[in-house]
Amino acid sequence: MAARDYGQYSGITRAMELVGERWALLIVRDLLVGPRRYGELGAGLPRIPSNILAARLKELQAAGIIRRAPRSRVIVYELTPYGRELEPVVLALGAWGFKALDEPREEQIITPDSMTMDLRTAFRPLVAAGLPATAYAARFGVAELLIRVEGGELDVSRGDGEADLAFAAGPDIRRLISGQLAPERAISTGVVEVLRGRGELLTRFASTFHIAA
Amino acid sequence: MAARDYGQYSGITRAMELVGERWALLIVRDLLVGPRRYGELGAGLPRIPSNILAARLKELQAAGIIRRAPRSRVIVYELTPYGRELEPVVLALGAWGFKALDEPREEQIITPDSMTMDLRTAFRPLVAAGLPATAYAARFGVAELLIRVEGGELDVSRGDGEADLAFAAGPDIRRLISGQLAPERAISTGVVEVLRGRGELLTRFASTFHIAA
DNA sequence: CTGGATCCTGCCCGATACTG
DNA sequence: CAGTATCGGGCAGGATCCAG
Repeated sequence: MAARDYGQYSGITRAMELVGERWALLIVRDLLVGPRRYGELGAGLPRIPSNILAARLKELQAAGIIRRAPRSRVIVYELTPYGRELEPVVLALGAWGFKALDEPREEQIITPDSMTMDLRTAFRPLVAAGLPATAYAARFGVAELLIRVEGGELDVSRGDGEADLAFAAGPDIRRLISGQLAPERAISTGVVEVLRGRGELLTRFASTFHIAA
Repeated sequence: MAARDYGQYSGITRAMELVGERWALLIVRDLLVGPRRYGELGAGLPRIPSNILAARLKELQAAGIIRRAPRSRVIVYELTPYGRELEPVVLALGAWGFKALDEPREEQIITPDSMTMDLRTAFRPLVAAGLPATAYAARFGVAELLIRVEGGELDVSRGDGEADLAFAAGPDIRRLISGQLAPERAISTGVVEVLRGRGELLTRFASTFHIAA
């Protein structure tokens, strides 16, 4: 399990030894959404080699970050309490990296779990607390998410459902979240396509989910 | 400069592409303390191959995270504003990794910059704001630091100086910071050796710098 | 079919030597 | 002091194979 060490005795080097190798933090990110099976993890991490996934899972397990849990005849991987403490790290990295996003490359996809964590990154609880409960059904590429905001709490689940506003959007949704694109213009330019419900609720969405550029 | 990408369009994957490679975040960590020359960075990162350091510096520069700055005939590397925004990430990683520290391995060292960032990680501004201004001169291995706390602000600089308390400590200092070791016992067991000043100020130090286990 | 393990290939990392 | 050049080894990456 021991990744090559950095020859230094410090908190950050220790962290890098535990989760610093390629793919490790992305596995943690997906597990922050919920327990996942081996195949689900592989599907959520495009083109991760199967042996690398297996190796990372073993290392993360040996480090006490994740554990294997039998769930009714199938095995799922889930975070330990210590692994769950990585959430601030993942959110901070996500917020920082979000600002460096530009046009997506051809092969880049959006997965439900990655989008869920991006939404958690951009979520502003204090703003949300002052708004009425709202449910959004959003489709980003192939990822369909049901987003419920209520009383400063955020809940994101996969799939469709009853919502005050249903919309589909491409990667340019990031410009809405960063404030570079006004909600009305997002709709009029086709960046966001309203499928059902009240389109003006997109303004509420944009104030609830925001990362300053 | 493009690190191998992850085939995914999300904030976290973007961050991993920019600073996810080995050594990158440690370079950022040291530059968070202050601008550093090439040789200083190499000295602060034990056993980093010279070519890897050169490659990382170029990549970080291309990503807009650091810049080369000529300073009176010598070249130093410093963070750009965007690079400085990585501070929350580094602190979060440091706090998380700190809890996983155990006994140091033989070859592990403590550098002034790594210790400075560890102290920043453990610093509790709210607690410090309620305490009188205090200066500590601390020696951790070969790293000598002058730690000044005043009005909820922390300032760490290299070298010795006038201080209310001067002490030397080994890696077991982490047990003081995590609260597993009482200040009096730290002194009586020799984990912390008081060199000058009032030993009872170590209690104040322990309440100012704390990471819960 | 899911959950892996086992090859091979190639590239990046690591160590050292070398240069302006 | 600030890098570049070179080379060997070890992970990463992709495909294939095996077990329940």
